Amino acid sequence: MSSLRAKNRRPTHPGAILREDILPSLGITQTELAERLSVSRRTVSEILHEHRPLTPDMAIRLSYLLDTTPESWLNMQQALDVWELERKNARIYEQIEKVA
Amino acid sequence: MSSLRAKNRRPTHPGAILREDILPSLGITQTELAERLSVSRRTVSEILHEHRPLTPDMAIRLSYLLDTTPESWLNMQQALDVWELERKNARIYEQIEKVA
DNA sequence: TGATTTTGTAACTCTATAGGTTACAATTAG
DNA sequence: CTAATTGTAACCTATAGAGTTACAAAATCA
Repeated sequence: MSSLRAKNRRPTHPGAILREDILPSLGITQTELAERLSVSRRTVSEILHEHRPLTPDMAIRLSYLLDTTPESWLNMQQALDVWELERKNARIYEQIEKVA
Repeated sequence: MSSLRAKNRRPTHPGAILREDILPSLGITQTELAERLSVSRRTVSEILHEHRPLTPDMAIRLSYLLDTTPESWLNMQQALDVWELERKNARIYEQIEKVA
């Protein structure tokens, strides 16, 4: 499994979808998006630039605004979290031996 | 979506699976599980008792030990996170109006 | 039953990080 | 050109995951 799992491509950050698809189609500014979600402008900006993870709280807020599921956002973030962690701690994880 | 999403049952904590299925079938102690995963005994104990979330790091460790996917663990935790947050911040989220 | 192992959890500490506010320069739009 | 928008630094706070040590309770087993 470990070997199959080792994907090469970094999973897409959910902020990219927000930046490239959602925001343009909504035709609103980041500032307005932040206001509608009741979060700071900075929080939106950092997620759009992939400088911060899209948290469960943000996923739920987006789900209310956009009529999506929180999971659709969180699954993307989760894939990214795993991808990054597996690389960062590869040495440690490799030491764990499978059990019967 | 919000209405359909409002599930009544609290999603199963991944620690319950570990406690009820995995550990018994492995026939090892918590202490030994902790050692094999290279985490503290306390970390294992708190997860088994559902006092702490199963983090991405733990999910990856388990995936190496048990030959599962990290996602299988994380999806359970994610469902729980969303369930709890939606309840805790219901008032706030309800204020967010859907966009066209 | 008596000794040993295992477990649950409190107390304390350390570290990381999400998120807010303010501010300001740079960029973009009207 | 002027106003709006954006990216980000600096600073601050709150929260939480995880380790270590310690100890009593519970379970195991010889």
